[in-house]
Amino acid sequence: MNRLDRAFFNRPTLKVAKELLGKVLVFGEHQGIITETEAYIGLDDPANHAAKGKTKRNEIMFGEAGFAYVYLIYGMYNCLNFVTEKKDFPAAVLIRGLKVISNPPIIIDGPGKLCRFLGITREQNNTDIITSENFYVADSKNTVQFEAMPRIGISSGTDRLWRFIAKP
DNA sequence: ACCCCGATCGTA
DNA sequence: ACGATCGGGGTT
Repeated sequence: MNRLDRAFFNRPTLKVAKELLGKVLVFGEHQGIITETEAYIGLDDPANHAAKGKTKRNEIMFGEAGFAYVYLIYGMYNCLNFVTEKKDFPAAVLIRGLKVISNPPIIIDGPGKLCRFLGITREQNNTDIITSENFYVADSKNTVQFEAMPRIGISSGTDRLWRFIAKP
């Protein structure tokens, strides 16, 4: 399988978030088709972790595209993002849903469940998924129909339809 | 040093 | 509808 390169992620985040649908996420022995994403874009997006500037937690979002941003949420769950756009522009795509095609073949809905199933923790934060041996996104010819909806679990920025769900 | 709360999930 | 659970980040 041919993996997505840095140029894929170094583009407008909404494009990346939509086009990641149908692509294959590979982490170790696990493989799954991405079915749901959300975009978090720049300083003007109040729901973005990086909206108020660079901190120790979000600094990876200010870096080059194609790196994993993994953070702890609610004290017990991890969430996986891929950094997008040019250096110093803080943006990322949250991976929320997966149709697992390795064993066991199950549907995963929710970013916390996704990381728990795959075994992704903050140890994977700052991984370069363009060069990593066993952590990357593979291209796919899948053509995907999707719908755009408000993002989940946030209290501001709900006016933006930046949640993308692949139709079955 | 302290306090509030979150890009969630499972159970009630 | 709500509690679990804890680090980040702002405030004192």
